[in-house]
Amino acid sequence: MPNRPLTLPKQDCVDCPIRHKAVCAHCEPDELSVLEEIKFYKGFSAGQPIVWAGDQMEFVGSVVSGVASMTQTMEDGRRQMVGLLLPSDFLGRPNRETVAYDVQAATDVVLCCFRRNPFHQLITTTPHISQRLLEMTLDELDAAREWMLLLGRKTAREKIASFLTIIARRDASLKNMPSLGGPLTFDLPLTREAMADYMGLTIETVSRQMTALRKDSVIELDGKRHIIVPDFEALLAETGDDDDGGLPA
Amino acid sequence: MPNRPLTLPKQDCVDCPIRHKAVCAHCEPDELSVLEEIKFYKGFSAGQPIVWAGDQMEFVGSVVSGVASMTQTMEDGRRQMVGLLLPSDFLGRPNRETVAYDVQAATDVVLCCFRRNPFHQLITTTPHISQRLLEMTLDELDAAREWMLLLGRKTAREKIASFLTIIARRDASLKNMPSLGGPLTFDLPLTREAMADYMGLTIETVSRQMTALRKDSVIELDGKRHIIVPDFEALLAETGDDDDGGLPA
DNA sequence: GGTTTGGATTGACCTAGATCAACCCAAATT
DNA sequence: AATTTGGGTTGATCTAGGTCAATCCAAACC
Repeated sequence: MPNRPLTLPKQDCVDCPIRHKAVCAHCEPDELSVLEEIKFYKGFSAGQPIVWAGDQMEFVGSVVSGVASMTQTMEDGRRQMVGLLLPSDFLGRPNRETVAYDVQAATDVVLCCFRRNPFHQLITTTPHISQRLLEMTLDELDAAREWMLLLGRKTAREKIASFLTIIARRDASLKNMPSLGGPLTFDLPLTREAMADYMGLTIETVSRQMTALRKDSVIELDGKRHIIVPDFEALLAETGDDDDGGLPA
Repeated sequence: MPNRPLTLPKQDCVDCPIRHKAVCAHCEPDELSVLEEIKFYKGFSAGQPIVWAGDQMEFVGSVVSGVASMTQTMEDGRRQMVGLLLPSDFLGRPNRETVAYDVQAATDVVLCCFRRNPFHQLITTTPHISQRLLEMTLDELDAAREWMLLLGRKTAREKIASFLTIIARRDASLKNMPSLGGPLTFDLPLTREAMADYMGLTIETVSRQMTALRKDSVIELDGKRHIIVPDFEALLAETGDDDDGGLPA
């Protein structure tokens, strides 16, 4: 696993997951600058594994740029994605040695990491950070529950539409485009296979429903990855959610 | 919602969710006895709603006895359970005013509650508690991820078998029966409908798969709710999980 | 410039689980 | 004792999405 040399362009500074300046390369350390001493960056290229389920994981960290997926695989090969890590999302459990799921870079990924033990130490002495982590974990739990509704009760078309709105929302918030309503454009960070694993579908069904949405003019496709949504409200109407549904984030 | 008068028998003391003696009726308060002043109990009878999505929720708390479910409902009535609250599970977000899901008592339920604002106050000043809550929330997230695999990739039979092992495990840990291997007996805390909402199935499919498991001697049914598992390993083999899978708890 | 290669699409067909409908059964009601 | 009532079961049929197989297509590689 050859980690690339890493230069972090300024615009890649994201809102720090623990809401602390010291986690970003270009921010000045403040009273918790001890973090600087246990911080390092890791780069992964698209497709590369980040950790395997059962591995020791000697760091925790947050996604600075790129997208990673957490998946669970059954003995016969059936796979289900159980986490999608986008910029500002946190990876790892401070006080657990091994990791429970396979984590893989979906696109090129940059992680801002902290050595696990000192970070855990820090948590126990800094209420600020454990409260922030609790907040983030609760948000993740809410997202997981939306996801469960998608997996358990939505049709294939609704699943695709919901997935697209989730990506669109996160993409927009990354670009600081607060209000979504009109036309809108973004890139899919996942292959059709990864999308299928996200939604509990096959790649064929994903493909068919994508073309169906295209034929019904809900979306336009430019290549395989670039999506144009002429009317976000129209896409929302396909999700099966009541209007304001989904994650606020 | 007529809350019953509440007398809490001693054996119903469960391991406190925040690992703090003051949450149990029969335990002595300790250095954090301030909790006693904001603590109260609530009882709900089977079927009764505890909170509706969107309601103000002025308390947080943990399940002392009984089972409650969290569900999400789509406009057309499709329902998905997204949380199953068993004894020792925690309910509510300290710093969120409204609740995001319908919570309903599946059996008679006793909650040990704390007024939300003072409890939140306490968290911000007591790292002990927020760390414990973080731990619990992370466990809940792991459970949600197992659940996502069940919803997205398992067959109806595997779903039923997995659900039964989850209930069996929790029931056994409640009775302090550490090692599961041989025969085993427990009651289902849910109706067939609630089971269907748990697994993203219809009640008919749940019913059919239960009788299929019975005909294949994986389980025995005594009435509709009482389950006898002659060989727990045989049930595990039906879940699709690799041997040690599922939640450790 | 031809050829791998790997993701993506499309078509034909099949099946697990949904749907619709009848019936069961035990506990509560009168 | 008859009768609701509500959860549960069982059967017949239907269909959304899976499976299998062929083809497409653009980027990477000789």
